[in-house]
Amino acid sequence: MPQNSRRPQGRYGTRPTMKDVAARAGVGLKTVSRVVNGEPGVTPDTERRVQEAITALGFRRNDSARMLRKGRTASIGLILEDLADPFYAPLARAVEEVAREHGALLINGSSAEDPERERELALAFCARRVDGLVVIPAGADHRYLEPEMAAGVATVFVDRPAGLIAADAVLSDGFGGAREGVAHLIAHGHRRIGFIGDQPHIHTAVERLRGYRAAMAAAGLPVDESWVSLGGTGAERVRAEAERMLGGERPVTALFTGNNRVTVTVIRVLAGLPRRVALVGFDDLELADLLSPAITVVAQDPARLGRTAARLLFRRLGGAERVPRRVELPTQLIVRGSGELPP
Amino acid sequence: MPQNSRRPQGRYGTRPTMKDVAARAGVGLKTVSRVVNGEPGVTPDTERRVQEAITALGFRRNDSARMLRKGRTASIGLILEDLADPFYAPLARAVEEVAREHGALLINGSSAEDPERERELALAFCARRVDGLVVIPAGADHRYLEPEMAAGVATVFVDRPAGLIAADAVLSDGFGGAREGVAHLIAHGHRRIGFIGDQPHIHTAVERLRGYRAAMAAAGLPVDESWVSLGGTGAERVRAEAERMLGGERPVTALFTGNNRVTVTVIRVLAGLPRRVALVGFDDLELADLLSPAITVVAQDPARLGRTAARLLFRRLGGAERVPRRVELPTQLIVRGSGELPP
DNA sequence: TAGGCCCTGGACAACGTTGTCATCGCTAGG
DNA sequence: CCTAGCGATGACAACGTTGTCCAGGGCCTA
Repeated sequence: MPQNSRRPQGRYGTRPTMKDVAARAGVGLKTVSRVVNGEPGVTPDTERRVQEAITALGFRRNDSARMLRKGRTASIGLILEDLADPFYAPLARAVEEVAREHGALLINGSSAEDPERERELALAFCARRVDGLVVIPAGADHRYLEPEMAAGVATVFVDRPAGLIAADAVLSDGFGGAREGVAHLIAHGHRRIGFIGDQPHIHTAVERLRGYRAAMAAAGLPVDESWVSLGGTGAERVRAEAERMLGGERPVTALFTGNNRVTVTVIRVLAGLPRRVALVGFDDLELADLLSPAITVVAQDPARLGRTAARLLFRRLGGAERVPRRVELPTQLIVRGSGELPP
Repeated sequence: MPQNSRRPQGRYGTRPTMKDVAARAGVGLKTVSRVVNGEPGVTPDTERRVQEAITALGFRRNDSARMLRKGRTASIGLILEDLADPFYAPLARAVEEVAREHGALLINGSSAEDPERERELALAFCARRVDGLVVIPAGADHRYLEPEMAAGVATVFVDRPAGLIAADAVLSDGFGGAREGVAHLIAHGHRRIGFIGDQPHIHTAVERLRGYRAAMAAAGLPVDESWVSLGGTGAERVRAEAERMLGGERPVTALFTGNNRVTVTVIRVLAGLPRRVALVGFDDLELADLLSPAITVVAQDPARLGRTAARLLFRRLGGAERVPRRVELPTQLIVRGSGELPP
């Protein structure tokens, strides 16, 4: 289809190009490019003519063409489990903010904790030639990313490390945080402490459980395996497990919950009980301080995780950083009351 | 720079192209394109050879080039105030989900309630030739989008209507919701009810205030202007205003809060008071049911807002929908206790 | 006044892909 | 046995931009 009849004004689907602007302004193509990109070497008068043509035609540079030509897209991809999760949302926002500082846009996708979907998203982002990738992994095998990383896609893993490849990772100290949280319960006299966490193939779940065991061991306390439960964070399962641990002949007197979703469900279970049960949760919650008892938590700083990861990514893009780095951020025990209840 | 020395394997920054794959497989360029896109007309044997070359070289199609050629980018842009806000995060997730169903990726940006930043983001997205735009407006004048929309960028506004242009909008019934919430307080005997809302240039703030006034008027109650406060949702201002309304000679006996952030701050203020003050908030909160008193709210469904907007966008892209539509979704009064406190 | 230099502007190729169209080798029908 | 027709394949242009390079004109200097 010959393009003789290019519409000057925005007919649906047909946009003016630099060629059109050049024709209208009576200058060459490259001169328009110069004006659009603020390059030097254009007289004020010519520039004015070009600007007029641009506004008259409603021209806007086609970044697809620009990206093709320049090889960089000024965009980074973010893959996380669920954009709507109150833990990940601030992380995403922080990544966006750093991207913005570097003039990059953010493309994001939710993996819904499905490795295949993570893979699809990551590869789709790579096909778009994102400059970098921030990944909160759902899968355990990231070898599929090796060719992409070798081709120059800066990749940083957050919250959980990459599987089977060497790559940057920014993590929270789940082990230390959980140990501290459980130690807090022990310090207040608890001996029978339950642990309800996320699925066992998830790195953070395992780390936090390890922290729980370490705290118990350090206090010389035995762990009955019926006190430990890893699995989905759906409300039904968590509720059932909590009720199981709190029932029976020798119920636990305190619970440590492995992430925000588990904590919320357990709070609801405890609210329905006549007696008070001690609780420390991993991840902070909005309004946690206003509940009674106020909820003691081991808090991560999701925004800081995101910020750190994004900065690392851009440093790597800038050419600094050679070997993969592993950054571990501290957690903070926020004492509010729920962990201080007597056994 | 001549490109004689193209590296076959992923040397940093240089990726194989279809041309390389074609050369390696001993076929023509277009045949590779056919295989990559699953087009018919390729013998199984040829296809196998091409596939082998693709994996051997680690080829991945460059979507920048594809987008340039095809004119569609299979991506939509989302502009909201703050990705980390618990109200907007589920909305974003819903938009992403619908985009995914249509094979599109989501680019998003936070305007931080700054009209200029909203504009920059929107135009940057348009330069990338997003197929469509979902906007939660920060500004009051969207005429800058007219050329883009005329050129075919499907645009849907959410939560607040567009300013000075005709465009699709998906809104919650802020007027009706606020009226119902305030009526609930009135039904429980309150006569002196305060209203603390967002800034007066924000459409939702005005609508909700209108609902407040309508409910008061319907009950024949006068409104003392000292009971009404619109402004930033920062904790300091909200706290000061709440304390002002609750102090003095004739304090209000109930408060209606205009959005989730205001509600959270007011809950904190009320928690510090000896007496109980009735409260109904606009927007639901996680854990609102576990506070004492549990918080009665006028709930929107942010995921539904996002889903509705995104679907409308794709319908428009599909060519259906001609004239701008305005969809208004109902709110739901969730009675939990805080609104039932006696005056 | 002539020669050379700098500044502005434009022609052209290239980025990697897809759509169009031509070509080639075969097979089936006449 | 010849040819129309069909399926497989590839050559080529075009998408809209930017980098390279060259041309022309004005100005400064000798």
